[in-house]
This record gives sequence, structure tokens and C-alpha cells, in this order.
Amino acid sequence: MPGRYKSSSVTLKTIAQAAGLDVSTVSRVLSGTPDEVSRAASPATAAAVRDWAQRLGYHPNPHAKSLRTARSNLIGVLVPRLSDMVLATIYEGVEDAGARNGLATFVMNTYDRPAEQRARIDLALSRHVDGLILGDAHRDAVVLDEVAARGVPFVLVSRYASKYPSVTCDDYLGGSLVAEHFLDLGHVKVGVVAGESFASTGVDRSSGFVDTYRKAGIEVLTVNSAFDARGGHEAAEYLIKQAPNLTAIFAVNDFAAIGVLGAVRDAGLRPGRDIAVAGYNDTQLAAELPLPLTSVRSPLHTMGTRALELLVSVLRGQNPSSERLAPELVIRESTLLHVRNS
Amino acid sequence: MPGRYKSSSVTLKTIAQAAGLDVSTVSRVLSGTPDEVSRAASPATAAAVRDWAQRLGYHPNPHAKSLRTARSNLIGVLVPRLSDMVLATIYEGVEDAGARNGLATFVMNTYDRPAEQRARIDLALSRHVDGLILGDAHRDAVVLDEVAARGVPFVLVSRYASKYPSVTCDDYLGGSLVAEHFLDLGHVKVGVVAGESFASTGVDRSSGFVDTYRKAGIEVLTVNSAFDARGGHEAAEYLIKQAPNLTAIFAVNDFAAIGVLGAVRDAGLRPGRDIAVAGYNDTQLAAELPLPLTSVRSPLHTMGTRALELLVSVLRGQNPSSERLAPELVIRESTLLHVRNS
DNA sequence: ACGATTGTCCCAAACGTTTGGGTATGGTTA
DNA sequence: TAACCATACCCAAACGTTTGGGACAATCGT
Repeated sequence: MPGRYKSSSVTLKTIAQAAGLDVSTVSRVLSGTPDEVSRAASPATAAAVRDWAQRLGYHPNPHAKSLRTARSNLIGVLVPRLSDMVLATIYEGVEDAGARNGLATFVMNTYDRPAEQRARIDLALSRHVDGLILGDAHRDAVVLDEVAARGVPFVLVSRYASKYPSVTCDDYLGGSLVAEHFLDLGHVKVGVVAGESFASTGVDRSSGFVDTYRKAGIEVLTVNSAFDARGGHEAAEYLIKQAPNLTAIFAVNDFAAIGVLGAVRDAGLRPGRDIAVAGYNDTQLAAELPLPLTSVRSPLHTMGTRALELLVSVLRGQNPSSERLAPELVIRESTLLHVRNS
Repeated sequence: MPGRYKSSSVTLKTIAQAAGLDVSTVSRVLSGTPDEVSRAASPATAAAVRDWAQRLGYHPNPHAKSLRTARSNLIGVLVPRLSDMVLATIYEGVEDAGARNGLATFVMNTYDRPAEQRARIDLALSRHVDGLILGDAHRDAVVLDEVAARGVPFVLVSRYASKYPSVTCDDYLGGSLVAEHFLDLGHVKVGVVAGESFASTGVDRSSGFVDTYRKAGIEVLTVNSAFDARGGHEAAEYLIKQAPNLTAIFAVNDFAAIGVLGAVRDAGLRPGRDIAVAGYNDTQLAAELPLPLTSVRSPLHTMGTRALELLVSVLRGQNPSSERLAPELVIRESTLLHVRNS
């Protein structure tokens, strides 16, 4: 009865009966390699089968398929927080690439808490994922070592750790780009809002920055922080109290940078004018802020897609090489007003 | 061989053999109702089974279970964009509640494009989801009507449409709260950045606002926009050009509001001081902006959890009633400076 | 002391696939 | 014309569950 297909209860058997064939033949036609199908049925029969499948609206039952083949075509993704736009954008990339590769994906938050990481990994494994993409790796790779010991295929994204395959941005370079920019502008009293010490992103961005300044013979004030606006706010408050003569602050994350802007203003200083501010990731927001924010653009979406593809190659058994994508400095007013002014 | 469990190939049969029982008994003990288990095995046997399951690290194979029961315990979630923090936060709520209810969830972007919506819904159905949560409903419920016609259980979240079950924020009320606030402050020349006309959120927020002003005998300038910073920026540019004497703008979304702040500044005006600005959703960012943003707090996470729970009740066959959660106005400097100044 | 009841468990079919084997039929080859 | 070989199929088992229906004791009521 065409025109009324509820929950797609048309199976191989339905088609087999319609076409007067065996389910095995139908199966081979519908999901075999070109080679298999030619061995399984005559061209005419194959066409008929495909026609029936089309007409009946056949969709293979993924559970039956997974049960039989012991492959779920399912990938679990762990992130610190999905409501962090950075991770959400990366996940969009993962999801996109997954769809293109016939892999379903799902995300879970771990809030950067090892206990949650373990719990979520167990959950993913109980769903029989084929592999994991971890966006929440800590530098001490203890949870990762556990996963690896269990033989679960996985790749890292955004952050790297130990020598596990990863797709990251060249954060060290990104940090040094900001430092060079600041040096060009003549800033000698500068601070870094360095993010969390367990994340390679924050660490690399800040050490790229610090090292570059050090090469110029200048020491930099550094303070760790959460990766969000509040974290940036608090960190900047601290920096300004420690060194009231600061003229520039690099926050390793756009949201932290926004917090920095707030703290600067709260200190009675003019963001951008009295204290230059730069962020990282070049979020949508950066360009649209009342004070457009200088930021390092990192290819978030691409990182996601490349991570998925890297995982695919791991699943194929190829031994994978980590990838480090290039960042790009985007200069905006938040670091330009000071110069004009001095 | 304990200590070496790779991909959890311990099945009911493994346990049955270990305990010297039949798989059916083990199954009933492990996943029957208390009633069933007591009918299936003696307390001692049941304990032994559970003990073996524990010791062997048994995890039921979800594919086998789904195949057998024709229920996947899988929920598909559609959102316009996951990198929109608002939707990401709602999804976090969905995911949380899903985990609590033994339901797996996954999200997909539709970019508010009907073609994508249909494609993603098909994709979800081909994964045999038990139900859908749609965060991207359009007011003309044409895609929704199609889904309903196919008999797929679904609920809406964030936006409502037609008379489909939904969990939303009382956006009309939210808009009117802002209007009352603006009226209190004495603003008579005001504009609204109204969001997309196909989304109930934008429409309700702006009409709540407009109606309240109209009751006070004041007409309001309104312009539609995208829900992001750039959209807010462009819309505010337009408003300011149309009515240079504007003293307050309500943007139906925090990100749009940030764009508005930028546009105000670009127009050579002082945000907050020359033009008061209010947003919606009370995003993390709102409080931390250099100019803290007055915003309407909507219970995003809760909306997500309630939506999942509503879907659960739909799946149980109970006929569900939509839920409208209360918003709350959070007043900050972006609407306060003007007053002090006048 | 007999049938009825209960407690404890097992058997077997089914869900929709995939896949390693068949087995007819017809056409070539020697 | 017998042996052979493709071609075009089909059979049946298996993946790990769930679930309706037994089966076999021991216990009970009378």
C-alpha cells in the first residue's frame, strides 16, 4: 500500500517476496560491492531489486546490520562543554564529516572532569561505538592511557596529549603571532590570561607568546584562568592589580578576552586604548563586538572534519599522523587604538 | 581471562554458561521488572547472575536489544545551529535528561533550511529513532505537518508552531517585560531588532514588546534580522538610519544585541548612554561584557530537559500538554546609563 | 495420598542482516 | 556426449536479545 509507510517496516524480506527472490540475493544486490552484486544476480534482476527497494522505500535496519557485522558506524565525541561555541563549532565539523562518511556521531559533555570523562567513555563504549574523538584531553594523559589500554580506537581534537594522534591548531605559533604583533606596537609591559594548565591549547598559546617575548628580552606576567568570560574577567583583574602599568593583555580564548575587556573597564581603564587586548579563535563575536577584537583565527570547523577523517584512517588500521593546522592573526581595533593614541 | 576485556564480547550466553543457566533466565534477571525476575529465578540464583554480570563486565548489546524490541532508545534532535550557544545549551539539557532516562540523543544542524530539515529528519528516521525533538520549528508548520503525517512522535523546543506539543519560554511576556522596563525609563523613541519572522521566539518577543508599547500609545520601529551578531549589527544600522533620535533598542537575542552595541558605536553614539540596549536569553556573556547587558533570562537548560521529558510522555502515549516557562528580566548597565545621564 | 498449585527454570522462535556455502540450469569444451 | 564451468540463484546459520510457552520438581490443600 503505497503512500502510507509508517515506521519503515519494509525489510529485505519484503523486497525478496515482492521480487520473488531470496533475502540473501536482495541483500547482496543492495549492499554488496559491484563485484558481489554481479555475482549474485543478473543485471536485470539487480535492477528489479533496486526498483522495488526504491518503490517500497526500503531503509536497512541499522541495528540488525550492526548486530550482524559487529560494527556500529557510530562515533562518540567528548567535549568539555558543548555550550562553548568553540567546541560546538568543532563538533559541527565532526558531524558534517561523519555524515559524509556514513558515520553517525554523538557528543557528550565532560566538563573537563576526569570522573565524567571516564563515565562518558564507558557510556560510549556501552553503545558500542567504533571509535572516539576526544576534545577534552588533559596533558597528563592518564584517562587517555586507560582508553588506549582498552584498545579503543580514538583521536584527539583541539588539544593534544602524549603521542596520541590528534588534529590541532598550531597554538604555539598562534601565541607567538600575537606576541610579535604586540612587540611591533611597542608594548613592553604585557600580561597573559593563559587558560587552564591541563589543556595544551592554553599552555601552547601562552608559551608561544611568552617565549617570543623572552627572545626579545622581556618577561611577561602570566596567570591561569577558566576558558570563559568570567575566567578572563577574574584573571585580568588579578593581572591589573599585580601590574597596574600593563599596556596589553593576551587572552588565549575570545570569551576570556571579553571578560578581560570588562575587567579593564571595571578598573577605570579604556579597553583597547589604555590596554590593548587580543583573543584567540576569532569567534563570530570577535568582529562584531563594540570594540572589535584582535584574535587568532583557528580553523575550528576544519579541525572537526579532519579529526573525523583521521579517526576513519585509524579505524582502517592505517597508522595515522597527527595534524597541526595553521592559525592566522586577525588584527582589529582592540589592539590598534593604543598605538594611534601614543 | 580477567583483566583483558577488549570490546566487551561478554554476552548473555557468557553469563549463562558461567552460571549454568539458560540465557532466557539471565536475561530476565538482568533486565526484567522486579516482578519478572522473581518469577524467573530464585533470589539466590538472581544474585549469582548479577554477580557474574558484574564480574564479567557485562554490557547489553544495544543493537541486539533494539532489533528485538523494535525500540532504539534513541532520540534525534534538530537545531538551527549547534554553534549558537542558545541551542547548544538547550541541547545540553536534552542530553542530560536523556542520560537520566536511558535515552541516547544526537543533534544535527538544519540551518533553518526546510530542505535540510527534511533531509535530517529522514536521516534520523533511517537510524530508527524513537522520537524527535525539534528546535528549529518554523511558524508555517509545513515540515512539521509532514512529520506528523508520518506518525513520528516528536516535540518542539524553544519555538512552537501550530498546536504541536512544545516546551518554550514565555517569549511574549519576556518582550513585554523589556517594554515595561524601557517605559519606566522614559524611552519613547524605541526600536526592535526582531529576529527571523519564521521563528516564534523572535515574533513573540517583539510582539510582546510592541503590544506593550502600543498600549502606552507609542508606536515602535521594528526590523527583522538574523539571530546572530552580524544580523543585529545590520538591523541596528538600519534602525538608526531610519530614526536617528532612537534612545533604546531591544534585540530579541543576546548575540544580536552585541551586534547592536557595535552598530551604535559605529554610528558615533555611546552604547548604553545614548542608546539603551537590551537582549534576550541572558547568555553567559551578557553579564561579562564590557558594558554589561540587560537581558531576559530564559531557562535554556531546563527547556531542554523538559522537552526530553515531554517527549518521553508522548512516547508513553500520554497526550501531552505544552509547557511555557517563565522568563525573568535581568537589568544591567546597558539600560541604566542613559537614565543616570538624563 | 491425590490432584492442584507454585516456584524455578529451560526451549525455541523471532527481530533483520550478512555471508559461507551450496545447487540447479545452461552453455562450452574436448 | 561426457565433463566442465559459469551464471544466477537459494539455504541456513549466526549476531545477542526478548518473550510466550512449557517442564519438572516440591509444596500445598483436603
